[in-house]
Amino acid sequence: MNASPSARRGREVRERLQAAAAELIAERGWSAVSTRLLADRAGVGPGLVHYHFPSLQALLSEAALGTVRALADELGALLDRADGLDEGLTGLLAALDHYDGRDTTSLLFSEVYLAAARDPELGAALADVLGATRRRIARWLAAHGAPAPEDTAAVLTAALDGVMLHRPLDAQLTSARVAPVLRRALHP
Amino acid sequence: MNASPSARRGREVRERLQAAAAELIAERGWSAVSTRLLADRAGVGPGLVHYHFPSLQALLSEAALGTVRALADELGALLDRADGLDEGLTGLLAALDHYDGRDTTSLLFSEVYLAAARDPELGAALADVLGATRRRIARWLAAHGAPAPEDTAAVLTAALDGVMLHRPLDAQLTSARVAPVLRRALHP
DNA sequence: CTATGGTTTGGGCAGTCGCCCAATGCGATC
DNA sequence: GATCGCATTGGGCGACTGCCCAAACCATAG
Repeated sequence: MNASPSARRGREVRERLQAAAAELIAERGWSAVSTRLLADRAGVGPGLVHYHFPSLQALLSEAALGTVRALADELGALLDRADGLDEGLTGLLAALDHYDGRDTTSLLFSEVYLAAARDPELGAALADVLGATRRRIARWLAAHGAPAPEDTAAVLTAALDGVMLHRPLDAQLTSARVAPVLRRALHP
Repeated sequence: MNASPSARRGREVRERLQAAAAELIAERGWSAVSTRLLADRAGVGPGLVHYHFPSLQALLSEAALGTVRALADELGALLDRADGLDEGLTGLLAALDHYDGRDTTSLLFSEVYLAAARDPELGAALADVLGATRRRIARWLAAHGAPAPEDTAAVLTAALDGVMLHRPLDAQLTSARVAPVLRRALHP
């Protein structure tokens, strides 16, 4: 049963492990996250990692995908609330201004792209999320008269990830400077 | 002297170690490159790594910076040879089509950005290279009448790195689809 | 011939790695 | 009370980690 006390505690530990994994991937880098470090951060014994997850890689992948899906949904919902092209773009970039490129979320995004380039299974899962997000953005672009919605959505998402990748090197790279440039790409 | 046989052999080994480092950073990821793996790939004894370099991190940083500088120079020179805005952009993207996002160069780029977000010294060095490249592109953009050259150059470089980050997940993300979108961002 | 100086080797140090497993804890069920 | 089943612990396995160093190698200088 889901309501069984021990089962629920188990689910909580699973979630704490995933949260710790997301933090540590960003802090140390994907391949520098160890089982003991992970268990320590989650406040559990080292053996629990391999009780709840078949392998360390599986835990990292699951945690990373969860974080990516959450932010993708959030940004997608943000677009649905926007009325015009420029308003949507501004909102999108303003949301990204909350991340400085050194935070858990930004670094985790870059890390999971890299890991996906080396792990086919993770790559397929991440491609699914990315594809869904791009289609969602493409529909929004098409509804507001942007040219070549599919390609524009693809380049827009890549550009946003690229900005987050560059931001730690240039703190000035904020939405105020980025928006006017991308705005031109969205208009015929 | 530089021409001393042993000194020259030493320089060759240094270069072989750097080449091996660039390969392995891309293959395994920055934090999964070990001294023994490195020495093996370079065909030398494990002790040589710490004879030629003060630390493993120093070797990785030096190797990565070398690769980044080389490609940045190459793309900069390519721009200088281009006549118009569109021709330059097309050439830039065509050059990137030679990389599929899973190759040594593309992956190393993403890895070094991530490493630079965690290592201030590497971050400063990489910011120098990135800054120089952006100024070079900005001058070229300004000479050809593009609006807001500085900001456009910043977004353009970020977008190109973002495309390389996404390419392993979507092999269709080639210059043919990217160029028309970015082209709009370069014109008033 | 014997230094000399830089280059190279291979093993050793203390510590960490992923993963495994017998033992234990503990609430639910009978 | 006993028994069951899932969650949890902590130690152990062999392999690997970054870094160090005594010793050997070898072309040149004296």
